[in-house]
Amino acid sequence: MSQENLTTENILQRLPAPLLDWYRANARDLPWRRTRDPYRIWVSEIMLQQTRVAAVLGYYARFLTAFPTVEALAAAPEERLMKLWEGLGYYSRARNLQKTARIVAEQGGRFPDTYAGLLKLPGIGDYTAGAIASAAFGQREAAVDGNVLRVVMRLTDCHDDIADPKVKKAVRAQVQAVMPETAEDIRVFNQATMELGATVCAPNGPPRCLECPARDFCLGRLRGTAEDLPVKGAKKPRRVEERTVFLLLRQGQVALRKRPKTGLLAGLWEFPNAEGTLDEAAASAVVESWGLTPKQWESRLTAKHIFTHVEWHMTGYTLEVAGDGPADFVWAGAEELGERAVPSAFARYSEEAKRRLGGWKED
DNA sequence: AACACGTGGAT
DNA sequence: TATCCAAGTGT
Repeated sequence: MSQENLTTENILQRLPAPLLDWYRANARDLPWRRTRDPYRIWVSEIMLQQTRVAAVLGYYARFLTAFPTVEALAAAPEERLMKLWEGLGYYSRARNLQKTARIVAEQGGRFPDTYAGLLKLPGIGDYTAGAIASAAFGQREAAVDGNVLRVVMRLTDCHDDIADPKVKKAVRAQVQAVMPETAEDIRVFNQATMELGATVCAPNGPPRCLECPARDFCLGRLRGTAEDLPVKGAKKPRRVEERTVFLLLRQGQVALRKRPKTGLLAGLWEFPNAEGTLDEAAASAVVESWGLTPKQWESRLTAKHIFTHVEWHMTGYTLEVAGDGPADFVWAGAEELGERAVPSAFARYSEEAKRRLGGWKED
């Protein structure tokens, strides 16, 4: 077929046959591909949202050991749930996971087996509903994630902005139209399209077109545009926030407090901190405003943490204090600190706190 | 529609 | 060091 005769429709129509063959020979062996249990597939899909496979694997195994069933997850204490999610990011995923677990447990532990039914559940959007409906139930539903978007835009040499919801919707319709018909081929097709995007038609750098089962009819490759696709709108610059973090030590304990229920790192534990980069005098005033008496200033520790949309520049003070502080302060020993979910943003301070508490002995 | 929402690996 | 951005969803 000449390049001029390749249209979006017939390019995508040519995809399934070679893609399925390629996948059957080249698929990675991933734990969630070894099951059709909707619970296990669902947990994997939530963890994989905006998160790399390599980062998920360990969390996935630990999570399923802790919560082998949807009922166990529904009944989990918040602290245990968040501790298991600690470091994985996007923590509302874990809270929505439990909300959905409770809904499903109320229905006798049965997940909805349709795209529309799944879509109603908290944390399950367009992509995830399609992924679960197909992988767990063999339903003929497209699952269009970032991988699929990239594959389709390159195959069809389409320069539309993939951040535009209209473009995503159109791609979903195009993919839906060429999906195979049997349950087994449907499962493989969705997995295979994502696998191709993750391993061959990959982001960051040139695609490995020589290994691609679609190389003969990929318009992006034939026209040399593949590496520049997909087109994505410019992202907003991050704002910078200055914080002063306090490692308040008191007889083998360190002060922690719970973050607000909404917003960044909602409901996770943090070391008390204040806005701004404070010098020792200003920091001392903050400590006293908490009703604490600074006894000995020990060290200063700076750290930077970059989130997607904000950047924290932190200055930390470690100090021995006397007093209890505000009512929402919790004084944690080494063991208790290890049981609380403290986000990676505070990693340098968590490490320092563990060092200080680890060697501490009563008397 | 546009923005909030984490983290860490790759380049 | 800087930038990208990943198996997206909720508001």
